Amino acid sequence: MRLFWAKGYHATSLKDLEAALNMRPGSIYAAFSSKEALYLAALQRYFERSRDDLRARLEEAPSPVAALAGLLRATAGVVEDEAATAACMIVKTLLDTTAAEPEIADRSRGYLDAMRDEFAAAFERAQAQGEIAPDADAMRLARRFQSQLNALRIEAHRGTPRAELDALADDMARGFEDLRAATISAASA
Amino acid sequence: MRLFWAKGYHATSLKDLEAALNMRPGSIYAAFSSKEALYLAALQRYFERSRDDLRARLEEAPSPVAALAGLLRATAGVVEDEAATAACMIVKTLLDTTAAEPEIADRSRGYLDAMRDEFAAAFERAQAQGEIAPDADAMRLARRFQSQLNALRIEAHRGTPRAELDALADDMARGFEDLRAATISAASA
DNA sequence: AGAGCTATTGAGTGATCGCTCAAGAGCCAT
DNA sequence: ATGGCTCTTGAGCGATCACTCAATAGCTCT
Repeated sequence: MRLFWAKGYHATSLKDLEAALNMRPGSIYAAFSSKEALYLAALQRYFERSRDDLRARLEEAPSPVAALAGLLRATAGVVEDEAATAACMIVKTLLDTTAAEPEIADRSRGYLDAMRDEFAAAFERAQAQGEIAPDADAMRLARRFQSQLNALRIEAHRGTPRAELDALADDMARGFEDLRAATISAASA
Repeated sequence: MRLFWAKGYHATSLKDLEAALNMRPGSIYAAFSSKEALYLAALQRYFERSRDDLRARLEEAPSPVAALAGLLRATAGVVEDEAATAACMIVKTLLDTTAAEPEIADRSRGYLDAMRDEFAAAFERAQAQGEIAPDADAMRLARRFQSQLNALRIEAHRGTPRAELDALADDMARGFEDLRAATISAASA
């Protein structure tokens, strides 16, 4: 997963995979049936981990918006030793996939949609418990949140220094925390 | 350029380039000296067009912030027949480039930096002419703007429907137009 | 027309691609 | 120990990769 994540589908050869998995080609093809299937398995694992990490954050944080804002700020903090795995693997996959691999592209879109739905559900919970205004469009907020998160991680991949990354994450996080403030001020008005 | 943009560096073969350029391998290697050099030439052309388009918008628009907000909204409107060229070629390049092609990665970063500096200069002009608060950090605003623009274009690449894309662009554009409102309200306060 | 030059051609280079499969290793029950 | 089963091995498959170069075509001079 990490190898595919770092190098991408096309740039990763079976030689690379043999070394990373410590398996010979025959074993690889016995366990998985093709390079594409192996990639799809890696992508699925990546998605499940991302989703589970998000859910864990939502459970532990005091509120949905706090969890999401925290995720943005934490993402800036993950200055990986390998910057190649700073960007989201699903986004990398989507941008790298052409018409030659429609299955991979479709799955990528599906995973992104699933993550967006998780975000949307979180915003709906924030509305239900009065953290943000009830008349907002949760799906629209989710799309905005996901876009910002993807952009932040691309910025990290690019090599933007930690301080600037923190500032950017803070700008983004505030954008969502302000929804809370707006609700409060509207309620108190 | 369009072929590399759509398919990416690794997935584009010389066969593809021969067809797209209507040139035989010998001619391609006489004109450019390698696939990598050809890619770099395409990337440079892409950058120059992007930069020139931005400058034209900044000249024509009534103000810097109006130009930048307009760029975001216009980007949502570019629902290409080919969604493969919706995302920024430089971003795609950066995410697709590995340690095997350091020259391409370096150039990508350089172009992104150059675009960010253009954005920063625009925000500085907005400050100079009183459109936004003079104490803001223009470079920080530029980084935020560039991140949002990249994210919006990825969203377009992903296939998000036009209406949702417009809503997202509007959210983003407002984020910058609000800098103006804050200045005005502060001035009028 | 013909010499001199540049630009183009496309068959072919070795290397590497994703992938296969006959042969052998490892393991367990008898 | 031996037969039977699963799993692993790695040489090697055809295809394709980026790339080369001797031969040719096309052009501009006199």
